[in-house]
Amino acid sequence: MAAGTTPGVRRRKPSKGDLTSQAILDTAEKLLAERDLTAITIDDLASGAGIKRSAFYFHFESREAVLYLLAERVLSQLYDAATLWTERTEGSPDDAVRRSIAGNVAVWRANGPVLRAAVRARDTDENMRQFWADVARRFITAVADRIDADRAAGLAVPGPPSAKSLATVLVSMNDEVFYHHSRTRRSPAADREVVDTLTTVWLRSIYAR
Amino acid sequence: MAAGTTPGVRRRKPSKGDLTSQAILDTAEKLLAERDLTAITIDDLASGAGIKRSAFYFHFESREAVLYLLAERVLSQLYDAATLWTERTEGSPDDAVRRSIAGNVAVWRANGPVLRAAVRARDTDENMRQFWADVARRFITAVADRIDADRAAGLAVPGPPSAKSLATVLVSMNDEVFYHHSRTRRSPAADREVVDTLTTVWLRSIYAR
DNA sequence: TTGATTCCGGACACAGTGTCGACCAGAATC
DNA sequence: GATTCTGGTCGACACTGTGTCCGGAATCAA
Repeated sequence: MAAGTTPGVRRRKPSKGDLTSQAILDTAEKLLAERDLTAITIDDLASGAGIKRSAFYFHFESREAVLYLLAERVLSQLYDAATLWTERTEGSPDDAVRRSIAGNVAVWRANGPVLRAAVRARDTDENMRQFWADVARRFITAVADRIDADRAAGLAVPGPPSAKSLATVLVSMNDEVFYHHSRTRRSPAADREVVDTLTTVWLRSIYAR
Repeated sequence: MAAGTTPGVRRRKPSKGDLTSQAILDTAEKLLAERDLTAITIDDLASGAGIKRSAFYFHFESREAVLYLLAERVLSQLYDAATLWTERTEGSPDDAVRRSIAGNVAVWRANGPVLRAAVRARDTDENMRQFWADVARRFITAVADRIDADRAAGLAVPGPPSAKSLATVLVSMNDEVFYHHSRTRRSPAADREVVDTLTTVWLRSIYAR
């Protein structure tokens, strides 16, 4: 997206510092496509942005901070995709679930390296841990609410298992499958099969379809 | 298990080196219970075993090599648990699936730190990657075979999705759930709920139960 | 133009890794 | 009992990467 195109918003032209910060972000995204975050040194990031290593610390306090910014942007897209189902107001669940899952697969395809790095950083970085815990919580409660609503409406089979518990394992399944699938060679056929399979499991588990 | 108790097997008494190797293994297992593998230095392992850092390299070539040995032992237990279902010969699937899942939860409970570290090391260590790819492949084909057999017998609902694809997502779900669940505070009630929920999803997905 | 920020680089101290050769104790051999 | 041999250990070294501190250059606002 080009800068300054949003109508009615006057923004100062990016300062030199903004430019290098962005250059660092770009370098990080590029390098993440080829290797793990832990295998990327501060110097890789700095020299990729045309500055010395010590100057990096003026812009970010760690590699993880860079990743954090990168990940935040992608995450809103994930929410949007999920919302297709959790906030559905009409129509059968089937298509909504499928579209929501397909949307997630698309986002993972487009941003695999960043998302995978962010997931892995969970294990070493406390902020990232919190970040994902939050994400998971939001997803799970949204799904659980949806299940409860559909159970109340007689659409979904009643518990046990509790909506929360069911939501937890289904969301976990998706996360893991998306993660691994995003590492495989691009293939529309494979994408379709993954979406089909996950959709089937969701529908059978929630609606006994 | 105490050494030298197996009847009829004469084994040389452990040499000094065997003892230190074992001490390193023990130290690693102990430390993994409190922090990540990457946060454990070679010196931590060495001094925990009562030797200097440089002597560590006589026994192992890396931290990962230590973990590798630790993980291999635990893995056979995982296989045993899974076998309860995949090689079932009689009776209804329900109990077999449940027992198999419960067995896995138990193994993860008992060896969480080692298993989690081994999973995480997948991202940085090529051997570990291969190791888990192998494990996953074996699990998935075993499950897929079972599904195919039950479909042929008219017990399971026919595809699509293909048995392999279905097996992949279900095994992924279990892995992810086991991983996270093993980090939570021990609780028989929570264990039961996880087992129940996973069992439900498996049975509904495969048998439309 | 000047003064204040903003941004950058050189230098330092430090932590961890991996390797090398010297060495030492105890078992095996003469 | 003296010897060799081998398994195991250690100290020292070179190297990579991190984080900080401070002086100074570039940039921007007035």
